[in-house]
Amino acid sequence: MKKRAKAIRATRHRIETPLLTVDPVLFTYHERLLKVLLVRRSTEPQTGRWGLPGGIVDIDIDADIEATARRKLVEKTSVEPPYLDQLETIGNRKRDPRGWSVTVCYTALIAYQACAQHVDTVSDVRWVELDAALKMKLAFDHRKIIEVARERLRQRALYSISPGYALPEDFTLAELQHLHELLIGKPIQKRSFRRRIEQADLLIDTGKKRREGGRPAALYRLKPGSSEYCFVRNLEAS
Amino acid sequence: MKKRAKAIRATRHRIETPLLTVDPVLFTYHERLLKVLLVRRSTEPQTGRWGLPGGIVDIDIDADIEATARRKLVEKTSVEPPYLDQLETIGNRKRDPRGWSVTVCYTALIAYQACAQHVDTVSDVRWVELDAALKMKLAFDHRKIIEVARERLRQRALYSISPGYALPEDFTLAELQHLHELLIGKPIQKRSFRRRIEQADLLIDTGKKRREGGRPAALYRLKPGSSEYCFVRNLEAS
DNA sequence: AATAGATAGTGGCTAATCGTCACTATTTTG
DNA sequence: CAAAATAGTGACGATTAGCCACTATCTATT
Repeated sequence: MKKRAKAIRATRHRIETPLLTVDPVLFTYHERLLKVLLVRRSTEPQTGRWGLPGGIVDIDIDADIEATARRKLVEKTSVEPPYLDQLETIGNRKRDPRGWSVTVCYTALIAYQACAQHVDTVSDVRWVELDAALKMKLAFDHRKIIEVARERLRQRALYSISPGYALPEDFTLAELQHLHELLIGKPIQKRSFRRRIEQADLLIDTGKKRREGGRPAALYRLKPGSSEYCFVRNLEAS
Repeated sequence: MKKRAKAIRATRHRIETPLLTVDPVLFTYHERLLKVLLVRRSTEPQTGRWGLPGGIVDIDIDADIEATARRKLVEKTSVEPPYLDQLETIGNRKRDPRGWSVTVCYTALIAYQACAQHVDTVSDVRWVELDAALKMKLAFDHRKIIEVARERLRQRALYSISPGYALPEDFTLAELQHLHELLIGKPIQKRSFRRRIEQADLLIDTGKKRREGGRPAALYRLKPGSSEYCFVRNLEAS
């Protein structure tokens, strides 16, 4: 039995397989803006150019592909994101000058504060406002990947509250709504937004309030598993 | 990691990369049943066991991963499916006895008639009723993949008409509805179903009719791009 | 040809939920 | 104390799904 397994493994080496990487698109919400985490490349190819905080799948270290994504995000931010979702896999001959390569892309969300301290201390990792990032000349096909991630997140904003993972643990409904408005690209009726969230019972009222210029706003927290919830009816698309 | 290991990894050709395959889950609708295409494995490992019509990405032949999926489907059915959608990518150390391996999975839909002739002539390719397939002992993690594909298709049935690509080019509304009912797992109100399709203007009335025991039913055809359409409100989930 | 059976397709009501916007509530600031 | 600012609610119309009975058009049988 063991002999056969070894023989199988031996044949496996003859097949030429492409380079395998992961590329997480980590979003956050800070100062009323959507931001994406970019990293300056320190290795060939495309050294010096900014790109996604991805890297090569290491089959000695990583138990599965998602583990690579988590590992890379921890390397750059020092914390694991509470939301990580597979986006798409791109593999072709042209995307990398080294030849045929494959990248498994993820969408990730995290609170700005959760990793601000670490990100602020290093110069090769930066939060970039989303629209600015999309105008930059990024490494490989990373701009395209960010566009797809953004579109996916826009869809989610229409029928779920998973974007909430880009907020701090405690947040106000106004903050959550503004984040959704940024994603959808147009204003949402306050009444519609609050009704659907109340009816779906997805948030915990922490009892705390936040003061900021007017009447204090109630602070909420996401219920575990609330990101899986789908509203039966979508908000109006833009 | 040691310095030497790092140095080795820096050069593209020495990085150990996992085996890369695709696994399309091809569905069809025939005799009022959902069916999935299975093939009997003729090579190691797991020779003789039934599994998905997938295969290894050949970086000399295939321009991208989707091309591999199309190539494999054409090999087994002799035709290209009109609907092919990336599902998920699974990669870990345990799913293949040969070691770390990665598979990029697709959901595909095709009319039964489009490939029946070819499939009928070979003994190692077969349409299997979906629930029966899920009870079989399949190769690798293929049962799990089929389950995920089925769930994705169920979701699509709630808010789109993309399942229609599993039907022949001309079909009746009753057929389309029954297919959706199979996917959702419960009956749909005829009125609700027809209204939403009429309002979204997704079908072309061919003018033809089909006679079958009662009043003849109008035959429709999918408009190009109709699979992208999302209804703002979902049908009731089961 | 009249009628029963079968399947296709529609009318019209109720219920749920979003869009809209004006209204009230609670805080800070001058 | 009034004004400004922000949070939160009430109420009505519009859309669309659920429901189910009704009509329409075919075949088969007598």
